Amino acid sequence: MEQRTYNQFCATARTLDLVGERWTMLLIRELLTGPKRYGDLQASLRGLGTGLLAARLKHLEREGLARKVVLPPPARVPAYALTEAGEELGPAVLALAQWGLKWAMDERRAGETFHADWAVLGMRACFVPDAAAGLRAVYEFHVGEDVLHARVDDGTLETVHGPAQRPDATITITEDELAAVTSRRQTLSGAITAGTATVTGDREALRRLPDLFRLPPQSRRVEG
Amino acid sequence: MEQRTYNQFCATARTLDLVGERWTMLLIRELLTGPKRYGDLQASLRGLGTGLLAARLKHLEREGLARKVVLPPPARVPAYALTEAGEELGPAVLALAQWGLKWAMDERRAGETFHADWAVLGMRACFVPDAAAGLRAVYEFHVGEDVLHARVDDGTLETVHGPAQRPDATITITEDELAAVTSRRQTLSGAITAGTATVTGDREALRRLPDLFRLPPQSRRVEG
DNA sequence: CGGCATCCATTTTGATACTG
DNA sequence: CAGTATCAAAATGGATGCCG
Repeated sequence: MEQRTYNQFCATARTLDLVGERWTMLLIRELLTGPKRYGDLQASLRGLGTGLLAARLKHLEREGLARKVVLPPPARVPAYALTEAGEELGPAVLALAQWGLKWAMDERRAGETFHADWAVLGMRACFVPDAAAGLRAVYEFHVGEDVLHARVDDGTLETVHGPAQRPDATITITEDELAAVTSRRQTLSGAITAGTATVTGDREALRRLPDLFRLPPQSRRVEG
Repeated sequence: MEQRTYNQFCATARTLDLVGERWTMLLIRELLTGPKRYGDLQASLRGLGTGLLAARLKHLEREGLARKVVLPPPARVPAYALTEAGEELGPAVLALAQWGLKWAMDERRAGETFHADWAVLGMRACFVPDAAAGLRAVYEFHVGEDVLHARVDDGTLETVHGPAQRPDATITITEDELAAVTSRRQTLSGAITAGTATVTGDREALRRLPDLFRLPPQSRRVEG
């Protein structure tokens, strides 16, 4: 079974030959927030059967976009991580996310799954470097079962799954409320004042948090 | 027959629900260099059957990403163009192209088709705004049968299919030679001095041309 | 738990013939 | 030209089952 290709000498088409198949980009999205175990990938991607997941992972390995790793002690369990080439697909995934935030994120629909990791990618997509000038802070987010953190350092942002070593501030919010923020039904500041999100830690870091991320104005796709 | 969806409340997944199917991104790539006729799309995308092309176009129309237009006189023929939402997928396509230029554009392979339009998209992908500071020039490219032009205006670049009204400079190059530049076997300057590309027009505009575009260093995808 | 193999019902696709 | 209609060949999804 040889691999399907567009057979075009074109950078876009060559890239899509590698990552354009169904689920592949979403697998990369998962790995962009840190290494993940086989089972966790399966759990995150409802509808992707175990057979196809294994095939996709093997494909990504063969093409040098991902690799199998062993998580550092004390975990020592196997997982998948992106290679350098895979990491560099980040901008492409973020560009898709940015477009989606503006043109496709209306109300959460019935049956749609949601994971905190995805919101974290969304944060990367609407991060405003200028608003983070001179700021150095680590935020830890608790969303349902999930913990993740964002490290801001003077115009740069790094968001990773898992807890931080020494967070400056901690934000706790429910999945539903975070989804509401993503679809603009709520703002982060609004959730905090409404009490549906609770924050602790460095006041200065928390004060600047809402400015760090700017969701694009929502637009409707119509005849243009 | 309802549309397949990832069923995820995630900007990336929502976007892929709309444009993640096979051929869709390539259709958008085609339209990013200007409106195209049904037959031209079919000719550019070898392997895409007429049935699927019609279905994809209808899908893009229904979702507000493309629309049917009538080309201005004296043409007056039907064609497809992007809507505002469709145009804004440009950054995502360019991000894919940028990645491909670095990680996937080795030698042109046997059987791969090639169109000047694609190289033009590649130009957008490696345009260096700083190198165009204070420059205002229109370049017209002749590649085989195709004609297209690039309008540079102080840090901005617009590349479109078709001839320019009043080009400052004209570059003529064969498809093969342009492909060689894309895969780094040749440089634009090299092709000019070698005589495989010929240029005419404003000397200053031509002098600055090679600096306007910087191909990223080619990398090999391996275990990282 | 991780991961591959198998079986089978549905969709998608690719290629071509056909029509206004 | 611009599309429809049709049919065969993949690809997908879902359910298990198995093995280290």
